[in-house]
Amino acid sequence: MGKAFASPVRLELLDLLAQGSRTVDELAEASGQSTANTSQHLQAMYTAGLVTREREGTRVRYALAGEETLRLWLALRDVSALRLAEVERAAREYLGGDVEELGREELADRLARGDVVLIDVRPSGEYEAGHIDGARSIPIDELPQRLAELPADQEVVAYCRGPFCAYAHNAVRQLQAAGRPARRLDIGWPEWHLAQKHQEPAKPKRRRAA
Amino acid sequence: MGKAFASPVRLELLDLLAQGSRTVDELAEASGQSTANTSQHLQAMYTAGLVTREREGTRVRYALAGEETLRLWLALRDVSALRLAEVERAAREYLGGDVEELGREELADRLARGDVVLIDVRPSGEYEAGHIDGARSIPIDELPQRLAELPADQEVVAYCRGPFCAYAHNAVRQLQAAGRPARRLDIGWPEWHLAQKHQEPAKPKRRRAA
DNA sequence: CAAATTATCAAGCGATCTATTGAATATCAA
DNA sequence: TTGATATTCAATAGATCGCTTGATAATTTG
Repeated sequence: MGKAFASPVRLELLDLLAQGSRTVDELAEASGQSTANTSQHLQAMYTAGLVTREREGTRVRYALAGEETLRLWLALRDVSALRLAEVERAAREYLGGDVEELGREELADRLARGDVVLIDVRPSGEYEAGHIDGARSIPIDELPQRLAELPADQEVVAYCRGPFCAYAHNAVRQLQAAGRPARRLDIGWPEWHLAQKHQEPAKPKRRRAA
Repeated sequence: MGKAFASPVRLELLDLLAQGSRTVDELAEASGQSTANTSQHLQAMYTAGLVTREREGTRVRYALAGEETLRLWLALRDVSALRLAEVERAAREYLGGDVEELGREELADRLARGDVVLIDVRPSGEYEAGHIDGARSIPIDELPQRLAELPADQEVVAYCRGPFCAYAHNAVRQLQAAGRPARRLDIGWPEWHLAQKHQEPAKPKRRRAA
């Protein structure tokens, strides 16, 4: 399993899978690798127990193997950023200057009060695979054309794949350039998802009448 | 950092360091590797940010780089055991049959009530580097000769390096063979240490009068 | 059944990793 | 300074890894 974390390509695949399951083709496309190479790496991760796979007709869909695996990947990523100055530095440079942020709990409060507009600026496929309750999907590419959709009287909060993804940063900059108050959620969908799961574990599925 | 986890030798070194800091020589001895090889692996982990080092006269002492690093290593170990049947199987075979256990909370209660004898069966150096409050050190090698030290009217609890370390299993078997009630703590010193740290974070160092 | 699509397999070459060996360096003690 | 100890460095050979290429297998569609 340790070896599975030893290749940049595999880490990129893991990071993509953190947003939701994908087929080999989609992963190859998204990571810029050949199909064969992608398949090989996925198989390596499969035998390492990091991902699961399942046939869907002519394609094969891979997914992270459970919540612990996602947690492990995020932990590796965060400890790296914490202990390796060069990772921190690279992240800063890639993301550009800081942008106003808010945390998970504050967002939860604001959502409960309903006085915020939450937008998910990831590609729409990732939104469909799972998103924060109450968010609307506006992929970063479409944001310029869709500014008008956003009510002018509320603050806008944008989120994306995670703290090292540039989408939300870009979105906030665009929104602010357009004169709108906007902030960025300091975590992404996977982190939110994990946190919610653990916060309300006492919510058993209620069985509906048949 | 991912690559640092990709070598069995490095994982063994990490596991040793989880018990406390060590010099290159001690690690080479304990892992059965040459000094040069051990040094190289340690340097790899150093540049990966997993360990810190500090000179002590003619020797160099390495240690895990912070609590997050320990947590990450334990997480990798546990997820491996969880997702890879062969790891589980190997562990079972290595440890032999099950032995009666108790958990962290139960031990904490019993310690508070004072009706249990807790023994640390790791090598004495590891005990000195850090141990559970209230434990006495009886390295597994010395247990046969020192059975008489243990009061006969209390249950004995043994712990060691962790859930994949055989010392505590052996100790419990020896004790039970000698007709004494005994159980094994289901975690080791590193896990206990982390758990305690997080449980009572509201205990600031009180400054003593000079 | 044939064609098309998606994924896996197999072979090969260059790059990287691992452990060994022997030399070099740093620190301490005499 | 010299000698002893502990660690690191440098070079090397063998093993493993990573990506490419082209063929093969599994499934769906016509």
